[in-house]
Amino acid sequence: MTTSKRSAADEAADLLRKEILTGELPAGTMLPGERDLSERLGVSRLTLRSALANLQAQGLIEKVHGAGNRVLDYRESGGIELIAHLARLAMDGGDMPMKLFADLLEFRRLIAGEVLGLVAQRATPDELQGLRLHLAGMRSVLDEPETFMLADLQFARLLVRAAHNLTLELLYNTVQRVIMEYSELEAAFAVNRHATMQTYEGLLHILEKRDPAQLKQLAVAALEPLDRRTLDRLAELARTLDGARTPHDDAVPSAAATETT
Amino acid sequence: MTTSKRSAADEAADLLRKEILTGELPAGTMLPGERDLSERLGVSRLTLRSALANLQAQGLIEKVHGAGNRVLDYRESGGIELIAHLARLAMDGGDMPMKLFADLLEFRRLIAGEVLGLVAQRATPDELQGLRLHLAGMRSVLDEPETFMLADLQFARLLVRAAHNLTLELLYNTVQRVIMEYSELEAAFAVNRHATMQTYEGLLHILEKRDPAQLKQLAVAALEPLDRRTLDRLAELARTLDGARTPHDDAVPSAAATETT
DNA sequence: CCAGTTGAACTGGTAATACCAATTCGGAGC
DNA sequence: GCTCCGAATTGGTATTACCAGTTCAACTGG
Repeated sequence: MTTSKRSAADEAADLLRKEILTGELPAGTMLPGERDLSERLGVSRLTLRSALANLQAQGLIEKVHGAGNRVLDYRESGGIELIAHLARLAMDGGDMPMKLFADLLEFRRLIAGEVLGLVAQRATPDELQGLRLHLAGMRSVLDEPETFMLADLQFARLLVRAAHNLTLELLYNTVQRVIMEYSELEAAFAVNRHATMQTYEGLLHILEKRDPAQLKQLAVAALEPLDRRTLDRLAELARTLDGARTPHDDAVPSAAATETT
Repeated sequence: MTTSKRSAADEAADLLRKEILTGELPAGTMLPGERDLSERLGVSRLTLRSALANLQAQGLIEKVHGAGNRVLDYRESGGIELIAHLARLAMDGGDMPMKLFADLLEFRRLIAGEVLGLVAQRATPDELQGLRLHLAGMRSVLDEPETFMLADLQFARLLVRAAHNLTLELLYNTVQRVIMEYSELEAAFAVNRHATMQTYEGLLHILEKRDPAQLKQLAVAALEPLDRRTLDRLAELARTLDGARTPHDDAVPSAAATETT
């Protein structure tokens, strides 16, 4: 859609990444030479190299000129982008990685708390006003799921920007890409819109008091039920997918799981 | 050193990245075709493509098959890995990006607070014992800068791992790579070792009380002076580099800035 | 017999070329 | 004026050849 996914290089990278993350290629393993490996995977050496560069960028392998490609321990050197791939693998493998999602949501919650604390300290009146206006806009598109979701992301971005910390802003980009990379997850993360609106409006209300210390607690407390709901939805999605995979009875259409009403 | 830096592809990527981050290639710009561009940069199209893949992975450009490569707004789509490059560019440009470093340290401090909070909740007795032992080991190598630094990083890893959140663990990998990518920064971040030891021992002491709420405040408070010292050191390093660049008077040897005693 | 050196046979890195696939855009035809 | 089609341009892939480090075993000199 947005980007031209599913290139040969991407597929090769996915395949190798899978074998690394599942442990079929344990850390320390030396991969076959690029010439051999490219032949086995049925792609040109060039394409294979593109895939390997991808894995290297994610901290999964280490390229040593003259020696070969060594598999690394992703827990020690893997970048945060791997979260999406780990989730994907676990889902394809049959079991929903609830612990993984719980970690991710917890992470988001903690970061959100810190971000809100900074916003309370540093947001300019203009920025606060912008947040208010944006929330009003969101309320007006409550019955348009796609539009609302975009507005939701934009609200988060405005918040992060109001924290005046470039590191946090870039981190937000990274995490957002992780979530949006797979449409299934994206859908699962889009929970009840009315609840989202109420949560945000509550946050903004607290925010305007400009009490960072209290805010962090309240923010985390406010986001907690939202995360809980997301986890429930993911569990539900897991049952649906499981039903679709082993159709012992009439599985509900997968569309039902992505319904966000 | 560890990896085979300074490949043609990396240099091409650096050059383009620089032009993007400095605004010479504003967001929305369509890059010249790969054939043209590769010729201008004096590398083969293949190498150029490798560089472009790199930039794409960092969220700096968007590849559209049949159309071209579009420059994106790094503040909206750039990944957190860019921090290192931004810092590097600003330093090369002559002025030390103190705001950037301040952001990064603030970020680290906030994350550290959250991590410690989780550790206080979830660390097993074994993990706490491991932390104690590791600190003892660190104290025994206080007069070996390189060894101490490695042990320092390992201590941080043990902490993150004891938080039992894979997302945080992977994020730690990402951030660590950012810092280690440039040896100058690495040296600057290695501050006074005795102060580090004291801070860590204080943290562990607090940690064993297992009071998450109180811990976060104390942790941040404990790290704050450490960060302040790091900023001072960076400012010092900035003056040194500046002096070296425009030698209006006898600049102190750069070794003085990287001295970690 | 051992230590040291050298060089072939790996490895990854780069280049040049040709062709396929997707997009764009202008002109032919309606 | 609109639609549609095809040439031109773009990125994607494959093939081939060669360069540059690394390894390791055979060879040489002691």
